[in-house]
Amino acid sequence: MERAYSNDRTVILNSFDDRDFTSSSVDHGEKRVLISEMDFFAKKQNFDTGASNQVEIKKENYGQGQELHLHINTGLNLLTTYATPSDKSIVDNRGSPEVARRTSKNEFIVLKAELDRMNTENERLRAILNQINDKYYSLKKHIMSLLHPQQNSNAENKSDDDHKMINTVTEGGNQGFMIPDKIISGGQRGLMDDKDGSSYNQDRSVSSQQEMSIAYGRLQKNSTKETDKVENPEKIYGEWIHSSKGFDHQAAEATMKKARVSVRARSEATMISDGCQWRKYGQKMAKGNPCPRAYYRCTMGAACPVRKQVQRCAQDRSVLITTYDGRHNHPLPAAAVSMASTTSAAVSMLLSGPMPSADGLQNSNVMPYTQNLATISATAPFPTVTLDLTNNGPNPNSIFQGSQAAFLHPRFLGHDLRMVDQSSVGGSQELLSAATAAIAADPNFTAALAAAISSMIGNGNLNNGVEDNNSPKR
DNA sequence: CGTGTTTGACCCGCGC
DNA sequence: GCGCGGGTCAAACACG
Repeated sequence: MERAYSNDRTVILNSFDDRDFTSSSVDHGEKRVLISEMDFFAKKQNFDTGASNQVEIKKENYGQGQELHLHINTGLNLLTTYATPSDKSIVDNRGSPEVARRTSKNEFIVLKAELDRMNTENERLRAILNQINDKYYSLKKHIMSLLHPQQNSNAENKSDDDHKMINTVTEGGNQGFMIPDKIISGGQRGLMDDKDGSSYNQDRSVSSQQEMSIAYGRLQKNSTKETDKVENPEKIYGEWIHSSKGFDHQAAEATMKKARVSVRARSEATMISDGCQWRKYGQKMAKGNPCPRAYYRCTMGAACPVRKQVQRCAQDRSVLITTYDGRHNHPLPAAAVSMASTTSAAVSMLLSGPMPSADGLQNSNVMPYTQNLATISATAPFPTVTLDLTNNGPNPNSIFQGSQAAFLHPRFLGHDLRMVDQSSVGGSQELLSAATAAIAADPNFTAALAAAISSMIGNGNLNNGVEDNNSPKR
């Protein structure tokens, strides 16, 4: 029920009601008009003949150079100020039931136009997703051709499975992070564990080529896991790892195990909540930054080795940098799980998109949506996935930025993303958009995302509850 | 009294 | 070997 006040008269419009006519109440003594429904489209009514009877609804089509113009003759003198009781206006035609009916139809037209607009936007997002998917596919093939030319044919077959990755991205398990197995290595299978106890500290010299191989290893391993259906995926992974040329297996496995996730997000709070419980165990002044660095450890599980560092950016103190390290050895709280589950698509984009460069792994134009969102650095002591969610990324004019307004549509912000997540193909586009929107809109969400990525990168025992052997040295 | 924070001391790796 | 910087420990402290 929508109530519109106009000077000394009250008009009550009953929206979304398609009945022909119900009732009208007119109190002439108080000059109060109560009309349940109005039909602005009654053909017999001939209201004021001014040009203001026409309402133009102009619909932008998100940069595609298309506009939808809807010319709706409301029969209303909408542009005329209703100042005196003697003025002609719609309420003066209170004797007509056609007025109320036209109101409903008018709103129906508007809603239909909105629906059309949403459908168009949906198509646009679908096209973008397909484009991303194709580019991912091409990128993976390119990597395979560079690193594994002798198995191109097999790899190509396997990559077909990965090509379906985005469309099946939401078909993960229902426990822990719902991360696409085909993208994220390890999972509950423990593939990333260095069984011989080797640690990253034994060899930190990981070249970009090795990083590239690592990235390829993730892709290849996951493809292998999915397609071969073997009982011992670790063996498959090992076979592939050891078949690579010039590959530092020890360093690669250790690197994957020790990778970190860093999140840059604007927040005035001392720490962004991510669903986990943290206990502060130290604080230090880091070199080159006047702001102290706080150290936290996860207290949700007994002897959980996960640490995180929180520090404000020296250049922009409104930016909070949170770095996650380690893997949880316990089930994650529902809050973190539910949030992280919605980030599957975004995570897949982040971790499947980067290409190596001279000074690290930087997103290329292959993944335009993540250009200013994620950076993977191999120059740091630990390879670190950095999510820059401050809108100050390296490419402020990226498509992601341009689409951000669209993604921040209320229907996404208020969406139950878990419901979207449970639909596989049909919900992928919306999931993608919704996850992106949530990431862009909510710093807390980003922390959950970071936790998810952190767990995925370093976690070989994500869901099996087995305590890892990567406990602190002391 | 239990839990979390603070803070100086200590450990360790790395570069010179 | 020494100094530096990052990371962690643990006793003291604060708080509900």
